[in-house]
Amino acid sequence: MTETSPAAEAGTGAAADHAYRLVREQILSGQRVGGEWLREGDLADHLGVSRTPVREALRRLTAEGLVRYERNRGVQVQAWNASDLDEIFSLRSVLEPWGCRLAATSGLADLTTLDALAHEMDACVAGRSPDLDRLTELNNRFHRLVLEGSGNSRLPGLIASVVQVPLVWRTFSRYPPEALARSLAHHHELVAALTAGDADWAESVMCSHVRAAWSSIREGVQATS
Amino acid sequence: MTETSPAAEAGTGAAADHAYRLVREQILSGQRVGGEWLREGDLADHLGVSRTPVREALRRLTAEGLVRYERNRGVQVQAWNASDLDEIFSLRSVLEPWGCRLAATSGLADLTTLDALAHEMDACVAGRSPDLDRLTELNNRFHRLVLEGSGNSRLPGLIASVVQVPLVWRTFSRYPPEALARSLAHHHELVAALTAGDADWAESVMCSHVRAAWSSIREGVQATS
DNA sequence: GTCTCAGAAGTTGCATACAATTAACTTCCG
DNA sequence: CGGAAGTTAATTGTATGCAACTTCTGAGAC
Repeated sequence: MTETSPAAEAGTGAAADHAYRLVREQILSGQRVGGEWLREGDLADHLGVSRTPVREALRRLTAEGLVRYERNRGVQVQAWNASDLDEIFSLRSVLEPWGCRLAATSGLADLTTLDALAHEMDACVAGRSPDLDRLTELNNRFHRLVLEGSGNSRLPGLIASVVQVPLVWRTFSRYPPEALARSLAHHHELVAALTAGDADWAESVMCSHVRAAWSSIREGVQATS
Repeated sequence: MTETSPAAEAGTGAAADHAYRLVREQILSGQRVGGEWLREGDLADHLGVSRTPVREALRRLTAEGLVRYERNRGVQVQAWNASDLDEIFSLRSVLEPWGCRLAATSGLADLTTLDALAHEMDACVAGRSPDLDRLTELNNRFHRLVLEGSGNSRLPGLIASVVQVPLVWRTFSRYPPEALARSLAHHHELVAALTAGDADWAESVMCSHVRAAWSSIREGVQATS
């Protein structure tokens, strides 16, 4: 993210951007429960801006599927369930391995940064208090970077549009330790496969990676529901 | 289309919806050239509404990737080229066969309607003056219906979001007659494969279908550029 | 002739006011 | 007591006005 480096000029503009980021963060952090109504007036007051930029933010969130919009009634936070998770991981298990395959032979993958990210993620869980938020952030960057190496400029955004599900954000907290270790190992193996330019290997590792995550999360959801 | 708008739920008010549909149609029909700036004031005057709903429509088109937005500068019609087509068909050739495979065994596919659509498309090109616009419309519905049978509710929208490229709208006009006939035959074969519940067959036919279309369009684009 | 820098024009971003629609409540009738 | 219609409150949709930003133009200096 951090597209249009935001806080550059705090003085003007970016009211809509500000509103967008705040509401998005509230939804992804679970602060806003699924089904909750988001009133334009309340958000505007709380942000100290008018309804106009708030409406813009809500429309953007609607397009991204984080909220549900009903004409003349407003927007409410999208509610997710286990079948949504299945749909998403089902899609990922097709698209990500495919993108990874392309990245293996395109020569576009930023292997240096990928390797660095893999090591940073190791460090995140090395200490006694693992920084899971940072791990999530790094993991997202890792996956996006792989997909950007596919040479298909639409692929990263396409996957990002379905991965933005609240549960996924808190994903690593549900991982059992051995699953976490396996996931981190996958990242390193992925870098190795990409470095070797072995498309089959790369595709295979990513497929394992996604399906392992799917399994871990499914169990985590079942356990808490 | 003009039925109780399916976009009504995901859409906006009446004026905003009107503006959205108009500008979208203008872009997809090629009336608005790629790179052309779309001024809020002009569109508002032309539509007889204020800038507010126009802005909303433009934001929606931005989210769909049909226009490009620059802060404090406005929006301009997205410009497409051959590599965009390659990216799109590359994605389709992965996702659509996969969705088709799922539809073959899910039992959710509306085989009756699919068969009817396939025959309607035949009728479109049977006469001396083929109705290519109607053919395009029916073809879109056919593909969407197949994907809706996959059981993955996100898949149809995901593919729709990348297929919305102007060139694709005028696609059949570039088809040589034999390619057109082959495409229509694919539809019938697809229905047969889905009816048989043969996942491999269905996936394979859809793969052929997409790649044949890719080839036809690539040649058509090369010939005209 | 070219570069720089005011100044003006045009466009977008936001705030406010009003209209339209929806939901809730009260009241009246059976 | 139950139900229905009218009315009121709350919320969204649209219009308008103003401020901020960008771009273009043109005069002046080198």
